[in-house]
Amino acid sequence: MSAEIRSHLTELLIRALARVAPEEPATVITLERPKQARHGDFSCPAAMQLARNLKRPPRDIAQALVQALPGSEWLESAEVAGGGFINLRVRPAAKQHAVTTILEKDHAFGRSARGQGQAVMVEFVSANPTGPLHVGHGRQAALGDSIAALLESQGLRVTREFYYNDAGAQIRALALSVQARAREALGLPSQFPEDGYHGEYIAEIAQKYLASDAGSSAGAAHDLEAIRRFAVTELRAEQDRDLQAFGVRFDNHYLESSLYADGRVDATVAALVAAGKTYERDGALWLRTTEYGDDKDRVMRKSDGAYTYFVPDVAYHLTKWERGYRKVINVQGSDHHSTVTRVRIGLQALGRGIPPGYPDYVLHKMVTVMRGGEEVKISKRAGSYLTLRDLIDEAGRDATRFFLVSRKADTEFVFDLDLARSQSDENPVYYVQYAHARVCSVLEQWRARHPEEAASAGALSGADLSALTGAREIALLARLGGYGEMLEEASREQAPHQICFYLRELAADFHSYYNAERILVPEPAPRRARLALAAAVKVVIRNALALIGVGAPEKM
RNA sequence: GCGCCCGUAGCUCAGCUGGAUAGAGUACCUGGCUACGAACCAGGGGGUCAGGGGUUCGAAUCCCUUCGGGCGCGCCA
Repeated sequence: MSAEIRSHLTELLIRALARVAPEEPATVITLERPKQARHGDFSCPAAMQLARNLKRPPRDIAQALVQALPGSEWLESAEVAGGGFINLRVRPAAKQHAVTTILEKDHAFGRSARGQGQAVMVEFVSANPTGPLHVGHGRQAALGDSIAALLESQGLRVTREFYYNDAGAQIRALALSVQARAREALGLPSQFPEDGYHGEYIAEIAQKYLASDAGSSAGAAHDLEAIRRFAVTELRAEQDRDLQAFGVRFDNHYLESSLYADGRVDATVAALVAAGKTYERDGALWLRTTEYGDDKDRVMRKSDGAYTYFVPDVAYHLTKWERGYRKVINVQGSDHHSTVTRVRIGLQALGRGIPPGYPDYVLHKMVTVMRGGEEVKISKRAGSYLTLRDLIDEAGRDATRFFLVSRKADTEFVFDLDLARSQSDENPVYYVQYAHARVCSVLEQWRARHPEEAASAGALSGADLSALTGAREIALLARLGGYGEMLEEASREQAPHQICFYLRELAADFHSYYNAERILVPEPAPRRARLALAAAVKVVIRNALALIGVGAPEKM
């Protein structure tokens, strides 16, 4: 049950409409997926919308439309229901075809060429190299990577990029913190910076620095630049290790420091000045952001000569535009939402023809972690915080990724660590993986009991599927056929949590079927049909899990 | 004070550009393993969709408003 069926049925109704009410536009014909199975496969509410114009009761119009429907080999039935809905039911044969398609396309099933290879950049995580990745970065990594995978599945060419704020005051605070710890370790007088980083990892980095080639030379504890370089390298490497363990890879890392080195920051400032969007006041350089609806103008260059953070941000986003990305999605914590308008305004003020809504943002709320019924307090200043690594170590990569991507981005997230780490029926990720493992197990049994059949080419992909007519089989077929629509919508909405909900429903349909019916029946024809159905379930579960970076184990 | 986001079952959450009797999971209750994996299934109770008003044939969904919560409002990032 695919997009073709949907558009076919829409076409049938449009033709019916042309006979019943030729003056009405075809756009009133829309199809929706009823929540309840007894309302059919598709439902059309057009008659209720037409009632006013046509001055006829909606049920009459619906009845007329049904009678005017052209014949179709895919359409099983069309009936008027409720206040004027037209409920359409699709013939089993049309639904059964999904299995054939799935087995043919295999890993490629669900992929669409709709995006036509358009280049899109997804920027996410972008943590400052001042400490390990925490739980919030984990949510962002899970979200960003899945959004990127979704866009890829729709035929876009995706670049995953990580932006390092490796210049500026925070990095200086990092270097000073490490230096202070290094001096302490050497028994030298030290003063810990006021805005320093207190985590234990700072002392560990100081120890490593002192043990390194650069750090063992005389006066190493004075060399702040060497300390900075060492600390940033260490922390980047650690972040990379954690992301790798999380199954997240980036195509590109972009360094803020390179924007200064390339002169792009200065060039951006010069361009804004040349565009007449700036003025000097109180020894600072201001951008007229109020011209673009901001509530006050913003400082670009402070009176001490340093740029505020949003200048390199604008320079950075200009490179995205110049690198040819007309579609850019930034995944960020909602605590940074004030930067959204400023970056956009900065790009506008350049007068380069960049659209006002550029770039796109997916903002996510914070994560609170519950352990033993209590909130795990996270405080970066105090240096006590739960890292992404802790989460992966405790709950495993699969559960962590599944959990973190399973909620809408803009809802507060309560991560129940006890639930995520429980290897029991309470854990939703195992529910889905279990369905996959069950199919694998059945297929293995089949190969053991019917080796000749299993060895013959096309035993499943060429199976006669006409036996798949039971209510649970029809429900499964419909679910499988809806995969493509789900992906399209999840991609359009940049909402990968929909994958999790789909997976749960698919697994539920399969478990229900599995418990009610036997797959390995003695008669070859229904056996092959049911095995083909099960194999299709396996393919779709595995493909969908791959999009959210979760494995599909054959045994558990 | 201003801006953005949120408020749905005891708890955690879905609910698509407005559609039918608001759905899952979990918890609680009842049943199902000598049948391909019980990490499973079948069934049951559980709701003022925060409150109020409006638009509409139809509102959890859109608009206004009140209340409650989060985040932001810097010559920090």
